[in-house]
Amino acid sequence: MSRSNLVELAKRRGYFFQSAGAYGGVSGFYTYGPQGATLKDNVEDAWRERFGVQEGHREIDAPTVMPEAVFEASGHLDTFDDMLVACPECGASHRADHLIEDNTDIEEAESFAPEEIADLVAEHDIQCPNCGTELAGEPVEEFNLMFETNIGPGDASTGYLRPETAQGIFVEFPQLAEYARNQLPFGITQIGKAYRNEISPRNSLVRTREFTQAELEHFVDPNEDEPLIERVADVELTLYPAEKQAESEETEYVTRTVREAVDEGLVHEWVAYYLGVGKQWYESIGVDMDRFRFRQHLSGELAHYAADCWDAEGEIDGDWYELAGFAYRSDYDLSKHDEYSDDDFTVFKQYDESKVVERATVDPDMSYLGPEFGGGAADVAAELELLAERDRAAFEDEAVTVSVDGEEHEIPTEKTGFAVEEVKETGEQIMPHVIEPSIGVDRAVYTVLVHAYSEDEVEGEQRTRLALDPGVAPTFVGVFPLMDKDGMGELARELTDELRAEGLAATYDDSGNIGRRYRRQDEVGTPFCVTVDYDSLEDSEGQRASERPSGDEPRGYTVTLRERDSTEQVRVPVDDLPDLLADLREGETTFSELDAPAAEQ
RNA sequence: GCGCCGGUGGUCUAGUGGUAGGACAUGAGCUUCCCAAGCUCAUAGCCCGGGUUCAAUUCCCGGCCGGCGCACCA
Repeated sequence: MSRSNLVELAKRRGYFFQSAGAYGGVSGFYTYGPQGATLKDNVEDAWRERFGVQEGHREIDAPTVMPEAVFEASGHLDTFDDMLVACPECGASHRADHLIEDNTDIEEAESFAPEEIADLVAEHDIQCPNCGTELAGEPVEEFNLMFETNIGPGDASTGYLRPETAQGIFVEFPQLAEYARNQLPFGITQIGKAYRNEISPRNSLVRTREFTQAELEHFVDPNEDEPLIERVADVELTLYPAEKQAESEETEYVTRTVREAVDEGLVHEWVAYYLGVGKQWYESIGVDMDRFRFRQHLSGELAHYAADCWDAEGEIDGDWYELAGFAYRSDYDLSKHDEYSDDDFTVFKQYDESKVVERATVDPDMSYLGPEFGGGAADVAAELELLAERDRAAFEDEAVTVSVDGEEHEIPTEKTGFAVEEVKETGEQIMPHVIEPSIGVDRAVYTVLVHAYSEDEVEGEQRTRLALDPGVAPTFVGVFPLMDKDGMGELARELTDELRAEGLAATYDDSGNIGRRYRRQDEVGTPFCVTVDYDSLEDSEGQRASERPSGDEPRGYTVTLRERDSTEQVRVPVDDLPDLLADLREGETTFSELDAPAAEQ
């Protein structure tokens, strides 16, 4: 298929289009139209159902703006400041700090200011790696991928738009653990916007500057908790392991069930579990499984915190795009926030049986230390405590030596209150590990649209069709009168209201001939259409609008039900319609299973 | 951010130094009309700014936006 055809259809039919077109548009920002917004909602609801409800995880909704300190802890402030220098000759952009590191013995060049980097470029006669032009004198520009803002008036308090929803979960961990009654494992999900000031947004919905993430942070005890593999054990995964990517030009996949992938040690068990869940979910919303795979990150590609990471990828026009990342983040984020903040990011885990352990303790005689060391007494006491834990033997002599700020002090052992005691330990503080399935909602929506799009031929006529899954299609049923006359329009409008009252997304259309209306709905992806025709009219003959049954009373007439993908029709009693359609939407029945006789034209 | 190409109704597109034509779509009406039929009428457009010129949608410069390639993608 051609991507531009889909983009054109998306704009015309209200799926998505570039924002602020009246002012020339902004790169990397899109507005979902009425169809698209509903499709996106449906995809998100399906995600909630699968990753939240079915897994027993709970959802939160954190702010999109967070104070600077959060991103200092998470590491985003450092890693988001890229220093770029452009070659005046060939136009290539390079990471200036990397050039310094590659051409000098300076390490961690990232920690220098841009001006210093520019000076270093000049000092070391660094040239463009692409064409060899001297880069001395070229400006070094800092490019931060986070959107910065001020919190409150003035610029005293810097905030950033979150570059991932995950930090909103990590930073609230102490409160969330409390909610979970401090019991591991537990999972927290969040669906929300994230922002990255991308250098070059591309490919419509694929790389934007504002996008929606659906993330799950599953907190587990790394030593004890295991996934319930049997729930997804038989799900077949198309895997593209790192070694296969490295070893040959040919793309070679490994097909394994979740169970096999774990048993063979191919995929970390927790990651494998969510690959299984992820595959089921992508399939359920209509992603083509022949154009879907899981690719393992190469070792150089792995984020510093990740022990293992697999991306879900979808194929569009021959290219593979990242749809989701399934990462084992270990305790990286929690330990960072534990370190940077005042709160405790651990969970107390009680032992099955409490242990009695020997512990060396001190109880320093402060009436001695105080006069002896003045203001430094507290530091000396703290140092004694550390020493006792580290080295009991140090307390065997008459005096103990500790060093505070490089200065050595000698304290009589009898003044330290050193003792070895038996202490009962009932449990320990555990820093949970995190498994993170992180789904790009917009990319999922886009992939669903691309994979659903087709141009077929029906009876010699070209037909554009969006074969959206009934479970996510934004408009579920179109209701038409064969013609808007002789009362058919009235019946159809009443029927539309009734279907809506049943919670079905129904649209009414009487414009143009019937064939045109079918094609219109094919193009927007409406899976079913209902037509009120002369037979319907005949069935309800003699009943004036005021005399016709209303509410729960049977109406008694029949209509045709037409399926988008096959263009087949069946005749069904109108009173059965709401239940029938609901079953079709939930996938509890299929159109071909309907045994009503086919309507003849 | 760099390079190449491009920007005309909602969509696709023709064309021009003297402000524009088509197709599809849309709306109203006619046609007893089950898979984009026909007829009539209607709505609607030259990305923005500057320059050259009597006159710019058209030529020049810059910007914005898009496509592709490079770089970037914690």
